[in-house]
Amino acid sequence: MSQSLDRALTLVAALADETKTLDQLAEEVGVHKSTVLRLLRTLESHHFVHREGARHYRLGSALFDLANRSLEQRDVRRSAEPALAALNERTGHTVHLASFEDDEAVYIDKFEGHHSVRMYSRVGKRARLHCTAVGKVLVAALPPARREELARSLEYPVFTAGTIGDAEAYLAELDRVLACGYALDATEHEDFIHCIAAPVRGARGEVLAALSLSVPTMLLDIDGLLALVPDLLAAAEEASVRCGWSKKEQGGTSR
Amino acid sequence: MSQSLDRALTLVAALADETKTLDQLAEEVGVHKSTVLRLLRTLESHHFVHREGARHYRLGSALFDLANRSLEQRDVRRSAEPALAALNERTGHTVHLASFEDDEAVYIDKFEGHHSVRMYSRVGKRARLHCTAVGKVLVAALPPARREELARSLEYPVFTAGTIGDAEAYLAELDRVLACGYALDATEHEDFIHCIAAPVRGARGEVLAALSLSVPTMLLDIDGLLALVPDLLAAAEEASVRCGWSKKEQGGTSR
DNA sequence: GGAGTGCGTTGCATCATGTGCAACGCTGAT
DNA sequence: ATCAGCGTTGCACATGATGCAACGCACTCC
Repeated sequence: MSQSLDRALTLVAALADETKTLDQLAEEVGVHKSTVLRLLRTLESHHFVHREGARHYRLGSALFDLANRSLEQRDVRRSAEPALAALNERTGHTVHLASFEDDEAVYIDKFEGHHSVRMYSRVGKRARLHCTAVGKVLVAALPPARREELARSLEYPVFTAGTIGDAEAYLAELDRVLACGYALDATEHEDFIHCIAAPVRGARGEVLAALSLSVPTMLLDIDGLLALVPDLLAAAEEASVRCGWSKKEQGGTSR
Repeated sequence: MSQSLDRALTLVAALADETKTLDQLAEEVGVHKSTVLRLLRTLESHHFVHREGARHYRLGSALFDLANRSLEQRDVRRSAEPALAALNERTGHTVHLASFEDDEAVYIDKFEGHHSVRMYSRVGKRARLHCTAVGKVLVAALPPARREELARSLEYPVFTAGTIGDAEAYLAELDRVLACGYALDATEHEDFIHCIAAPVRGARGEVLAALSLSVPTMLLDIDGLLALVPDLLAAAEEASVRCGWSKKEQGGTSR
């Protein structure tokens, strides 16, 4: 809608991967370099980009500042944090908190596992919906109509032998998730990692986020992972309580 | 330089603290609401802001994504991480890594202390130059002329009884920092926290960042804190080595 | 050491784009 | 049923963003 802003945001995105020069940016975005220069100057004045030496631009400190201020403002994150920390402490494995936004799952918090083999991820990263435990939990929580619509509109890239490849299988899996109260990703995204996830609920029982535990297969086989489900559910419940959820009633499947 | 972009970035900043409605934003930035709406739409299409319900906007996931991708791209941060983690593990106290950017110190990494009394800070937060240990280390590392010019242009708000209040005292303190190889913040910013910091150097001996240890006074008195200096320096050296620094020669004060 | 190359920077003329306005319509409250 | 609050749309205007071409600085290659 706004051309200059659109271009500026594209510039910022282009700088995310590595520092670039003015000419590189101009070519990449397809805009005259004098225009790029002016946009960069404005971005720079707001600390969105930072000039490094004479000819390289990188992202600036405003990004970290805004991102973290915004994360702090998220009630789910703040409320769930102690539960994540405790789960991480108790199990020693990587713990994630993810929320559903714009039809995508986004990691909003993370505690690193204590082992040297670590899963690659980061706060802000978007997670696939069809092959991650958090994705399944979040989509399963949608009203049936939305869930089905979304499932049919997804792409199903295959990453491992276990990856779910089509909407039918995915919808069946979601039913299983609802029935069990937790989701499993049995090396469906990466061969050497499997995860379990459970929903964090708010006052009205609605799902606010998904809490997950990610474990390298070389540390724990599938049975070992499933043995952690009670710990996971306890942590998710603790987080839910802190978000205003009250255990009682809440009849039926959900909603 | 670019009006619309400038306004858009101001909008984003306004959303950092709390979610707001269109009208609130329009008034706050002093722009017609239809204009704000268009800017927000563009921001939304890039996931910079996210619409919550019908009438509230919050910052979106692109911020987290960009911020973290950019942090990962910082070589100092990546290289120094193991040293920070080890120092945090060994001492149990809060460890920060800060870099100098646009005449400000910015926290680029943080490991929380293990105790329940914690210092308030976050990655992306900017630290005062005159009353924090990291600030002193980073300013002390500037070439003398720049250092003096900067010291004279600073404001010196007083936060505690120990806060340095003018440029002369600050410059003297910086000399002390250079001589000792580390900086001390003896409750100069907050009454109940004191910190020590040391420089992390790159291949040519230049200061890339400052590494600090922050401890509540109720846990450790000043002597206890100073007893940690060797640990701090060892960690800073380890981080420096990983950044390409080689210990030998490097005669004189610095440079 | 002088010409050449690469890249950031500037002033300017053009008109596309962003802007404010006023009217509309939805939602929720009285 | 009426009203108020707030987001949304279409439109006409001119402001501000754009591309161009020329400039200048730093660094390199012959």
